[in-house]
Amino acid sequence: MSLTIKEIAARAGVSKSTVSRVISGKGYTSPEARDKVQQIIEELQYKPNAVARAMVSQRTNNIGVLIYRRDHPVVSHPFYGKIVDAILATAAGMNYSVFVTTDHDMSLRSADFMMEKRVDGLILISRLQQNVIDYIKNFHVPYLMVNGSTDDDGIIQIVNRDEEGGRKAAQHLYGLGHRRYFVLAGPQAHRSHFLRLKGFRCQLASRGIPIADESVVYPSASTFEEGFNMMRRHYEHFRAGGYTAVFATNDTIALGAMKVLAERSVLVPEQVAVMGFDDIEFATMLTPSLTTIRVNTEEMGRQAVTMLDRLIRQDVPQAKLIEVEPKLIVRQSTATNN
Amino acid sequence: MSLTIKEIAARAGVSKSTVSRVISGKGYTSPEARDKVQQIIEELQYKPNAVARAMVSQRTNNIGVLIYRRDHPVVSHPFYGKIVDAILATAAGMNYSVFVTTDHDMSLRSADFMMEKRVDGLILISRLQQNVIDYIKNFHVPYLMVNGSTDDDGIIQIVNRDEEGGRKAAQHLYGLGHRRYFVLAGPQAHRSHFLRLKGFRCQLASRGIPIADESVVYPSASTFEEGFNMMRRHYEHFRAGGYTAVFATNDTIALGAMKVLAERSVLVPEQVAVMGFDDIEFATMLTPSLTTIRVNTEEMGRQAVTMLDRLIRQDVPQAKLIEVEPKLIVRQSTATNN
DNA sequence: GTACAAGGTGGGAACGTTCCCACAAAACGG
DNA sequence: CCGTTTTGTGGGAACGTTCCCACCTTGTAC
Repeated sequence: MSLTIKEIAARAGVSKSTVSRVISGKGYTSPEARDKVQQIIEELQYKPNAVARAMVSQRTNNIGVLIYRRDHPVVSHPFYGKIVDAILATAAGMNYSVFVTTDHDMSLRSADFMMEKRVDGLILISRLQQNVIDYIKNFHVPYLMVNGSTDDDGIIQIVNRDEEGGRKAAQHLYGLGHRRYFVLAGPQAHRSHFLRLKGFRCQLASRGIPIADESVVYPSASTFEEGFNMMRRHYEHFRAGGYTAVFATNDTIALGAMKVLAERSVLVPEQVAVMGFDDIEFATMLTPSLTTIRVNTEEMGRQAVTMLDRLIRQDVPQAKLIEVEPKLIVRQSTATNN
Repeated sequence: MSLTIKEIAARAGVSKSTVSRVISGKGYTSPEARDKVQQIIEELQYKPNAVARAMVSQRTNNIGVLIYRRDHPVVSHPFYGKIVDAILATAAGMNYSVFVTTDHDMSLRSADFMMEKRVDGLILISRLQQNVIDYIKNFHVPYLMVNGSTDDDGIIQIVNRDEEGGRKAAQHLYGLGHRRYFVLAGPQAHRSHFLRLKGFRCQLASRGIPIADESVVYPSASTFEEGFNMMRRHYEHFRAGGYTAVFATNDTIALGAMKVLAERSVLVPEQVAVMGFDDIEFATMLTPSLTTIRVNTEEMGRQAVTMLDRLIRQDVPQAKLIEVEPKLIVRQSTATNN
């Protein structure tokens, strides 16, 4: 069917072993044989069959990215999509191809698939159910988790310093003179939302401003709709509370809240300052643009692939936890004068 | 290393042929042998090796998605990401795994990779350079193009009815009573931007309202920044023109324009109505939310995989062009009363 | 009782590589 | 000039499947 090493060998008048040596550059080959073979390969556009290679080397040079999300399509997700992009870019540079799979029904189907395809390693994104993790553990594939959430230590994780980010957000608002804070905190079962809230609270507490429980509401999902709904539901309470700043544990929730404020003609930032977290692309597009804590998704993706590659190559003892530093991005939604 | 059919055979006291028959369900097997083998497979969590299977069947059950974009990370792209999501979902349902690759430098690297991995088929997204297409043609892999732009007929394409969409946009604005239209038209080398503008113009022309050349500006890329810059640059001209409606050939450009309007305190929709095209997720989130023409990305992704599968299975004579219907989505940016 | 189909099984080639090994010729050191 | 290294080559096993084929046992029809 498709061109093989044997065919190349025949045309060059050498054995397949010689062709193999030329391609891999290992072992002895005479310059003449080398040139001849290379010329024919070029001429016929021969591409080595990675399947056959994988067969003998027991390495596919493929990695799998597994994302489970119930509430959102995944690749186009404004935050997770960025991580996937970074993974793709890094992986390509390291000669890995990437299988991307999403599962909405929390089944083991995708994981199964990846095992059958004999990926060299697996990157798990977001909160995987423990049963999926346990399942994956059963096989011998290296894997790690990005922006995950699990009690299972022993799993290598790449995370953002969320608590630190929460503190930065608090410090920024505090520095602008705000003293009454209203918080929309996404699902607390998820590590990042939990820590962002925690950091935010701690920082303010250390300034002598504890945040009362009544000042925090909990959207049940980290989505625009939930941010919108929760802000609407608590709007009267919010209005009455004399709050001058709103912090949401991610940008989409913040956007939902801002939509409600716009609806009620509350001026941002003049009457209320708003901050999000993540720095999704939309944050710059709306008016006022959103002040936020940028998660270094680029770095997270790069680290994920780099670490996974090490695991695959059985390199070095690994750090169990890799943390990347978030960064305050000041935009219009917390501007003071203009 | 990893569990093989041979091992299963040994444990079940049968030959590997029998195990193979049990797994595939083809050929004769006694109930006893079947039960025994199945039980052992279950017990040991044996997963057939897809690499070995591919070796003999000459089918990998993998497909590749190739996206070339110079100006934007790709998977997280608010529009293309949605297409990828739909592809992923459909492919999973048809037992295909999906390699996703992005190339920023227009090289042939990704294409090469996919060929080596022996994907069963290829989905090309957006405008591929002709040299990439020619290169791919050299191999025998089935492929098709989604939302592409090429003069090369003979390529199977899945596209949105962009001209129709342009007409729908025009009709909507016309119906609201607008008569002076300002247009931001993305790169005219790209089929979709070209047709959207064309449809918009034609529809209005048929109503006796030709759009003057001076009413159309051309962002050099279909991005927020370019929309923003072009609107800014032509703002005085725009103001002086008495325009009451703005149409942009995609949402991100429209968003850029709206940002400028917000900056100048021009009220949308009260003073100026704005329409975009695509219906990216963010269109609902900003205030005012954006009226747009929704592209059925879901359907495009599904069609792409379904068609590709047919090509792979050498099914039926194919339609060369599959068009999906866009839909007007009315939101706040063109609302009349409130 | 013979023939022949149906049910059930296992052996082995093939898929396209890599890599080990055997071998041969040339180069080189004493 | 002989042994040993260096350079170069090709054959063949192995990787884990599928699938063809040969074979063996029953059952059944005549």
